[in-house]
Amino acid sequence: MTREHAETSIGTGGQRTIAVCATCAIRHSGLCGALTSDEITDLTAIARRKHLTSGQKLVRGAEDGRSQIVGLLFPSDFIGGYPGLQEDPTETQSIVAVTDLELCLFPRGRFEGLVHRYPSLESKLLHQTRNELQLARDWIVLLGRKTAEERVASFFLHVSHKLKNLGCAGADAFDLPLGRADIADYIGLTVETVSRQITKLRKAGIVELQGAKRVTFIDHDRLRKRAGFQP
Amino acid sequence: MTREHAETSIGTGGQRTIAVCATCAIRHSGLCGALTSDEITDLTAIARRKHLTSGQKLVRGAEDGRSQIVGLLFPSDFIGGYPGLQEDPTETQSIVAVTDLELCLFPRGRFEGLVHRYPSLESKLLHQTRNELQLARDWIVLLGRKTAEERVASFFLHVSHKLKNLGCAGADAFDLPLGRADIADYIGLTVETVSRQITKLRKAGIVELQGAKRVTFIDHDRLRKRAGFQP
DNA sequence: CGTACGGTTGACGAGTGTCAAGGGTAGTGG
DNA sequence: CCACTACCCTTGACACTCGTCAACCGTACG
Repeated sequence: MTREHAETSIGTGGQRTIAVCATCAIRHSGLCGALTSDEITDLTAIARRKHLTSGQKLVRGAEDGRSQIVGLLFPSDFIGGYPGLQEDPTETQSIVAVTDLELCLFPRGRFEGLVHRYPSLESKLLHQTRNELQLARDWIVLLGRKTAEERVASFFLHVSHKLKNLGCAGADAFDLPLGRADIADYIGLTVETVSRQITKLRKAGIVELQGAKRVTFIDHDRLRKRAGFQP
Repeated sequence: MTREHAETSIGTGGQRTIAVCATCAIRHSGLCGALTSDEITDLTAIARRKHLTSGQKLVRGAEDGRSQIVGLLFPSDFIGGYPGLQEDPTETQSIVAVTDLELCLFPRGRFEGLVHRYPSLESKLLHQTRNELQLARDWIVLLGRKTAEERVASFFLHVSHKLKNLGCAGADAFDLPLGRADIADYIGLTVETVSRQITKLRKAGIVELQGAKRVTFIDHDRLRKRAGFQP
């Protein structure tokens, strides 16, 4: 799972590691939130932490340079839910950090053992994977049927919603975690079209921007309307 | 799970049901394939069978009439893997049969109990859900970055591959399970564009068509090239 | 034979990608 | 503190793909 602004980069000993988890910002979110303290103890015993600079995205590349971001990872998200990443090295899928973060790594074999030992962990994983599938299907609708303006509006709402849930930002003002190029890759457009649509939303008085990244929602209702049907 | 051409529409008694499963065409595929005969016995005890006419598709509708198929269900696929379907009645997601089929239904509560009792069942479910997530992400790339021609070519290859795996058809000649309108919904295009692209592939000597549904691959290599990058 | 339905084809236009130039801003070095 | 630079974002002009609208064709069915 991922978390931002961790207080310690790597915990080496058992006790130390538990302390790290206990104070982790996302101790009560995602997979970790569903665990008892016994389970957390065992989980942290096999965890390794890795610091990455600058964010998280999940990319699928094409040989010819086209790329498509198939998901964003927010704090507390579980990368193992992204099949193929560790299992198949030939997979044309990659993770790129776009903001500073702390990553908790679990050796596959030992993690599987833990899952075997705590069936509730497996339930939770299944649940989380299903949620991701749901999100992926929402995205399929977005990419298959939405216009450029609807995609940008949907993207704004999506990011705002995610950040709000994490308590990282208010619902109506937040920083975009991605540059224009990455947004374009995520919603299946070009940088230029993304930029034009943002300008359009701005000129319509629906959102305001301070700099390129800071977004403030002015008219939430009209933004939702411009996002087209809700998934 | 779904299966085609079932020999009996509904099994009512324990023994009878087991007999149905034992001879089921997909006894050794999908979820069923991973089960021991004890597990199958318990599973079939809670199964209810339902006959549907004409195929399977999974649609996500928009209020304004736009619709997007987010997945196809082939025999042995497990619908429970599609979250929200049973849990949330407000879900704008639906299943539509496009060919005759036999559906095995499991009451949610009792199925959960069984999952609880056989952790291997949960593993298998998790595994299957991950595969679906993988497929959904492939589709995201298709919808986000592929041209109309690449989408149609990819669709042909996808269907051919699925049918071959099920032993339902040879790799190079098969019937499209969907009409043009459904294909269009699936790959995010209009009927007209789908039709034009198929014509183009035909005139280029890459595929042949007998009627609107029967497809024969003539030049597999060029078809793959026209499908763009492989996911 | 007539009708209905799905598929094909054509003409046209809107929306988006492409290419190119211009503007802002942050970081660097004088 | 101010230039200079580099990078990202924005804007404009144009081309092209794909969607829209409409007509036509073939097949199945009454």
